[in-house]
Amino acid sequence: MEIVEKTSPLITCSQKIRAIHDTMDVLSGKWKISIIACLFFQPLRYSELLREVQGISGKMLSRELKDLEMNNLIHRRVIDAKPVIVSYEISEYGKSLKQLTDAIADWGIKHREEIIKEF
Amino acid sequence: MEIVEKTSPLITCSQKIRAIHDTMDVLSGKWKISIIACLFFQPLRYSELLREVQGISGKMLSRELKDLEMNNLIHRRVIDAKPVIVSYEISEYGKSLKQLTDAIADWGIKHREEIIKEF
DNA sequence: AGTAATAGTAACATTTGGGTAACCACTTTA
DNA sequence: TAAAGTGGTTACCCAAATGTTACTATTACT
Repeated sequence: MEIVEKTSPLITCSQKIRAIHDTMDVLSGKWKISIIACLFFQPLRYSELLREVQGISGKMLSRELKDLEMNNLIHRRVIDAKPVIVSYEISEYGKSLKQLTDAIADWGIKHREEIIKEF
Repeated sequence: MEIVEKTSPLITCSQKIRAIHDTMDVLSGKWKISIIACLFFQPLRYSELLREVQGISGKMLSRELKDLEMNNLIHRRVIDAKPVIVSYEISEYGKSLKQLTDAIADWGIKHREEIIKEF
Protein backbone atom coordinates (compact mmCIF):
# COMPACT_ATOMS: atom_id res chain seq x y z
CA MET A 1 0.00 0.00 0.00
CA GLU A 2 1.34 3.40 -0.93
CA ILE A 3 1.29 6.10 1.66
CA VAL A 4 -0.13 9.26 0.13
CA GLU A 5 -0.41 12.73 1.61
CA LYS A 6 -3.98 13.80 2.26
CA THR A 7 -3.38 17.48 1.54
CA SER A 8 -2.93 18.52 -2.08
CA PRO A 9 -0.77 18.27 -4.07
CA LEU A 10 -0.88 14.49 -3.87
CA ILE A 11 2.51 13.04 -3.31
CA THR A 12 3.63 9.74 -1.90
CA CYS A 13 5.88 9.32 1.08
CA SER A 14 8.72 7.92 -1.00
CA GLN A 15 8.45 10.74 -3.52
CA LYS A 16 8.77 13.20 -0.67
CA ILE A 17 11.79 11.40 0.74
CA ARG A 18 13.43 11.41 -2.68
CA ALA A 19 12.77 15.13 -3.01
CA ILE A 20 14.32 15.77 0.40
CA HIS A 21 17.40 13.77 -0.59
CA ASP A 22 17.65 15.70 -3.86
CA THR A 23 17.67 18.98 -1.97
CA MET A 24 20.07 17.87 0.72
CA ASP A 25 22.49 16.50 -1.86
CA VAL A 26 22.85 19.97 -3.28
CA LEU A 27 22.97 21.65 0.14
CA SER A 28 25.09 19.00 1.87
CA GLY A 29 27.68 19.85 4.46
CA LYS A 30 27.89 22.14 7.39
CA TRP A 31 28.14 25.46 5.60
CA LYS A 32 26.24 25.71 2.31
CA ILE A 33 22.88 26.81 3.69
CA SER A 34 24.56 29.47 5.81
CA ILE A 35 26.53 30.79 2.86
CA ILE A 36 23.39 31.00 0.76
CA ALA A 37 21.46 32.71 3.53
CA CYS A 38 24.32 35.13 3.98
CA LEU A 39 24.41 36.06 0.31
CA PHE A 40 20.67 36.76 0.41
CA PHE A 41 21.55 39.78 2.52
CA GLN A 42 24.06 41.12 -0.01
CA PRO A 43 26.91 40.11 -2.31
CA LEU A 44 30.12 39.49 -0.42
CA ARG A 45 33.78 38.97 -1.19
CA TYR A 46 35.72 35.89 -0.21
CA SER A 47 37.35 37.54 2.77
CA GLU A 48 34.06 39.06 3.89
CA LEU A 49 32.37 35.68 3.82
CA LEU A 50 35.25 34.27 5.83
CA ARG A 51 34.46 36.79 8.55
CA GLU A 52 30.69 36.64 8.23
CA VAL A 53 30.31 32.85 8.31
CA GLN A 54 31.99 32.41 11.66
CA GLY A 55 34.06 29.29 12.07
CA ILE A 56 34.43 28.34 8.42
CA SER A 57 37.97 27.69 7.18
CA GLY A 58 39.37 29.05 3.96
CA LYS A 59 39.54 25.62 2.46
CA MET A 60 35.92 24.84 3.18
CA LEU A 61 34.75 28.24 1.99
CA SER A 62 36.44 27.93 -1.39
CA ARG A 63 35.21 24.36 -1.78
CA GLU A 64 31.64 25.18 -0.90
CA LEU A 65 31.63 28.25 -3.12
CA LYS A 66 32.82 26.17 -6.07
CA ASP A 67 30.17 23.60 -5.33
CA LEU A 68 27.41 26.17 -5.12
CA GLU A 69 28.58 27.83 -8.32
CA MET A 70 28.64 24.51 -10.14
CA ASN A 71 25.04 24.01 -9.12
CA ASN A 72 24.24 27.48 -10.42
CA LEU A 73 23.07 28.73 -7.04
CA ILE A 74 25.56 31.54 -6.75
CA HIS A 75 27.56 33.64 -9.19
CA ARG A 76 31.24 34.50 -8.95
CA ARG A 77 31.81 37.96 -10.33
CA VAL A 78 35.37 39.11 -10.95
CA ILE A 79 35.75 42.87 -10.93
CA ASP A 80 38.84 44.06 -12.71
CA ALA A 81 40.23 46.42 -10.11
CA LYS A 82 43.73 46.45 -8.68
CA PRO A 83 43.91 44.23 -6.82
CA VAL A 84 41.13 42.19 -8.34
CA ILE A 85 37.83 42.04 -6.46
CA VAL A 86 35.89 38.80 -6.41
CA SER A 87 32.26 39.16 -5.49
CA TYR A 88 29.96 36.26 -4.74
CA GLU A 89 26.28 36.82 -5.25
CA ILE A 90 23.16 34.76 -5.20
CA SER A 91 22.01 33.75 -8.69
CA GLU A 92 18.50 33.93 -10.04
CA TYR A 93 18.17 30.20 -9.51
CA GLY A 94 19.65 30.49 -6.04
CA LYS A 95 16.88 32.92 -5.15
CA SER A 96 14.45 30.04 -5.36
CA LEU A 97 15.99 28.86 -2.08
CA LYS A 98 14.62 31.85 -0.17
CA GLN A 99 11.61 30.03 1.29
CA LEU A 100 13.75 27.08 2.27
CA THR A 101 16.42 29.09 4.07
CA ASP A 102 13.80 31.21 5.77
CA ALA A 103 11.88 28.15 6.92
CA ILE A 104 15.04 26.65 8.41
CA ALA A 105 16.06 29.89 10.11
CA ASP A 106 12.56 30.58 11.43
CA TRP A 107 12.37 27.17 13.05
CA GLY A 108 15.78 27.65 14.60
CA ILE A 109 14.70 30.92 16.16
CA LYS A 110 11.50 29.45 17.59
CA HIS A 111 13.36 26.37 18.77
CA ARG A 112 15.89 28.45 20.67
CA GLU A 113 13.02 30.29 22.37
CA GLU A 114 11.43 26.97 23.33
CA ILE A 115 14.65 25.67 24.81
CA ILE A 116 15.20 28.84 26.83
CA LYS A 117 11.61 28.72 28.10
CA GLU A 118 12.25 25.32 29.65
CA PHE A 119 14.82 26.71 32.09
CA MET B 1 29.01 47.26 10.02
CA GLU B 2 26.22 44.80 10.70
CA ILE B 3 24.45 43.28 7.77
CA VAL B 4 20.70 43.49 8.35
CA GLU B 5 17.87 42.04 6.32
CA LYS B 6 15.75 44.70 4.64
CA THR B 7 12.50 42.74 4.89
CA SER B 8 10.84 42.50 8.29
CA PRO B 9 11.37 41.02 10.78
CA LEU B 10 14.74 42.67 11.13
CA ILE B 11 17.44 40.13 11.69
CA THR B 12 21.15 40.27 11.17
CA CYS B 13 23.10 37.93 8.97
CA SER B 14 24.88 36.32 11.91
CA GLN B 15 21.62 35.81 13.77
CA LYS B 16 20.25 34.03 10.74
CA ILE B 17 23.32 31.84 10.46
CA ARG B 18 23.05 30.96 14.14
CA ALA B 19 19.40 30.05 13.67
CA ILE B 20 20.26 27.81 10.72
CA HIS B 21 22.92 26.06 12.77
CA ASP B 22 20.48 25.58 15.63
CA THR B 23 18.02 23.87 13.30
CA MET B 24 20.59 21.75 11.53
CA ASP B 25 22.06 20.59 14.83
CA VAL B 26 18.71 19.05 15.71
CA LEU B 27 18.12 17.68 12.21
CA SER B 28 21.72 16.61 11.56
CA GLY B 29 22.59 13.54 9.57
CA LYS B 30 21.41 11.92 6.44
CA TRP B 31 18.06 10.59 7.64
CA LYS B 32 16.28 12.70 10.27
CA ILE B 33 14.40 15.02 7.92
CA SER B 34 13.19 12.07 5.88
CA ILE B 35 12.00 10.23 8.96
CA ILE B 36 10.10 13.29 10.15
CA ALA B 37 8.57 13.86 6.73
CA CYS B 38 7.57 10.22 6.60
CA LEU B 39 5.84 10.34 9.98
CA PHE B 40 3.86 13.38 8.82
CA PHE B 41 2.02 10.98 6.52
CA GLN B 42 1.10 8.60 9.32
CA PRO B 43 2.48 6.85 12.41
CA LEU B 44 4.69 3.93 11.51
CA ARG B 45 6.31 0.99 13.24
CA TYR B 46 10.03 0.38 13.31
CA SER B 47 9.94 -2.21 10.57
CA GLU B 48 7.63 -0.10 8.46
CA LEU B 49 10.03 2.83 8.66
CA LEU B 50 12.86 0.53 7.71
CA ARG B 51 11.01 -0.25 4.48
CA GLU B 52 9.66 3.23 3.86
CA VAL B 53 12.93 5.12 4.34
CA GLN B 54 14.80 3.28 1.63
CA GLY B 55 18.45 2.67 2.29
CA ILE B 56 18.52 3.30 6.01
CA SER B 57 20.08 0.60 8.17
CA GLY B 58 18.54 -0.72 11.35
CA LYS B 59 21.28 0.75 13.41
CA MET B 60 20.87 4.22 11.99
CA LEU B 61 17.09 4.07 12.24
CA SER B 62 17.10 3.20 15.93
CA ARG B 63 19.72 5.84 16.65
CA GLU B 64 17.94 8.58 14.76
CA LEU B 65 14.61 7.68 16.35
CA LYS B 66 16.15 7.93 19.82
CA ASP B 67 17.66 11.27 18.90
CA LEU B 68 14.40 12.63 17.55
CA GLU B 69 12.53 11.41 20.62
CA MET B 70 15.06 13.05 22.94
CA ASN B 71 14.43 16.32 21.13
CA ASN B 72 10.72 15.80 21.60
CA LEU B 73 10.03 15.79 17.86
CA ILE B 74 8.51 12.32 17.74
CA HIS B 75 6.77 10.06 20.22
CA ARG B 76 7.43 6.37 20.76
CA ARG B 77 4.19 4.64 21.67
CA VAL B 78 4.33 1.07 22.93
CA ILE B 79 1.10 -0.80 22.37
CA ASP B 80 0.74 -3.79 24.63
CA ALA B 81 -0.23 -6.43 22.11
CA LYS B 82 1.40 -9.80 21.60
CA PRO B 83 3.91 -9.37 20.24
CA VAL B 84 4.34 -5.79 21.35
CA ILE B 85 3.75 -3.05 18.77
CA VAL B 86 5.95 0.02 18.80
CA SER B 87 4.51 2.96 16.94
CA TYR B 88 6.45 6.09 16.14
CA GLU B 89 4.45 9.23 15.61
CA ILE B 90 5.15 12.89 15.13
CA SER B 91 4.74 14.90 18.33
CA GLU B 92 2.93 18.20 18.72
CA TYR B 93 6.27 19.95 18.75
CA GLY B 94 7.44 17.95 15.76
CA LYS B 95 4.47 19.26 13.83
CA SER B 96 6.11 22.68 13.89
CA LEU B 97 8.55 21.26 11.34
CA LYS B 98 5.84 20.94 8.69
CA GLN B 99 6.74 24.15 6.81
CA LEU B 100 10.41 23.31 6.91
CA THR B 101 10.06 19.77 5.55
CA ASP B 102 7.62 20.96 2.91
CA ALA B 103 9.95 23.76 1.82
CA ILE B 104 12.83 21.31 1.46
CA ALA B 105 10.76 18.77 -0.44
CA ASP B 106 9.17 21.38 -2.70
CA TRP B 107 12.56 22.71 -3.72
CA GLY B 108 13.81 19.19 -4.40
CA ILE B 109 10.87 18.54 -6.72
CA LYS B 110 11.37 21.79 -8.64
CA HIS B 111 15.10 21.22 -8.79
CA ARG B 112 14.67 17.77 -10.30
CA GLU B 113 12.40 19.27 -12.94
CA GLU B 114 15.03 21.92 -13.72
CA ILE B 115 17.75 19.34 -14.09
CA ILE B 116 15.63 17.21 -16.41
CA LYS B 117 14.73 20.26 -18.49
CA GLU B 118 18.42 20.87 -19.23
CA PHE B 119 18.73 17.64 -21.20
C1' DA C 1 10.28 -28.70 14.96
C1' DG C 2 11.69 -25.12 11.98
C1' DT C 3 11.12 -20.65 9.86
C1' DA C 4 10.01 -15.89 9.80
C1' DA C 5 8.68 -11.43 11.77
C1' DT C 6 9.27 -7.71 15.30
C1' DA C 7 12.26 -4.56 17.66
C1' DG C 8 16.06 -3.85 18.36
C1' DT C 9 21.73 -4.03 20.18
C1' DA C 10 26.83 -4.71 19.71
C1' DA C 11 31.21 -5.10 17.37
C1' DC C 12 33.77 -3.91 13.72
C1' DA C 13 35.05 -1.63 9.28
C1' DT C 14 34.99 2.09 6.27
C1' DT C 15 34.05 6.57 4.35
C1' DT C 16 34.30 11.26 4.17
C1' DG C 17 33.74 15.72 6.08
C1' DG C 18 36.18 18.97 7.94
C1' DG C 19 40.28 21.14 10.48
C1' DT C 20 45.25 22.75 10.35
C1' DA C 21 49.02 24.54 8.38
C1' DA C 22 51.89 25.65 4.73
C1' DC C 23 52.28 27.82 0.46
C1' DC C 24 51.47 30.89 -3.94
C1' DA C 25 51.12 35.29 -6.71
C1' DC C 26 49.99 39.81 -6.57
C1' DT C 27 49.43 44.45 -4.46
C1' DT C 28 49.23 47.94 -1.02
C1' DT C 29 50.84 50.15 3.06
C1' DA C 30 54.12 51.33 6.75
C1' DT D 1 62.26 46.63 2.40
C1' DA D 2 59.19 44.17 4.99
C1' DA D 3 54.69 43.18 6.56
C1' DA D 4 49.96 42.49 5.69
C1' DG D 5 45.75 41.77 2.87
C1' DT D 6 43.32 39.35 -1.09
C1' DG D 7 41.97 35.06 -3.12
C1' DG D 8 42.87 31.22 -3.13
C1' DT D 9 45.32 25.76 -3.48
C1' DT D 10 47.54 21.67 -1.62
C1' DA D 11 48.92 17.99 1.53
C1' DC D 12 48.12 15.78 5.71
C1' DC D 13 45.38 14.01 9.45
C1' DC D 14 41.59 12.95 12.64
C1' DA D 15 37.02 12.21 14.40
C1' DA D 16 32.50 11.46 13.45
C1' DA D 17 29.05 9.52 10.58
C1' DT D 18 27.49 5.67 8.40
C1' DG D 19 27.55 0.85 6.70
C1' DT D 20 27.93 -4.32 7.52
C1' DT D 21 27.34 -8.28 9.90
C1' DA D 22 26.10 -10.95 13.53
C1' DC D 23 23.28 -11.63 17.44
C1' DT D 24 19.40 -11.25 21.02
C1' DA D 25 14.45 -12.55 22.90
C1' DT D 26 9.85 -13.14 21.95
C1' DT D 27 5.92 -14.66 19.32
C1' DA D 28 3.41 -16.52 15.41
C1' DC D 29 2.90 -19.45 11.58
C1' DT D 30 3.25 -24.00 9.01
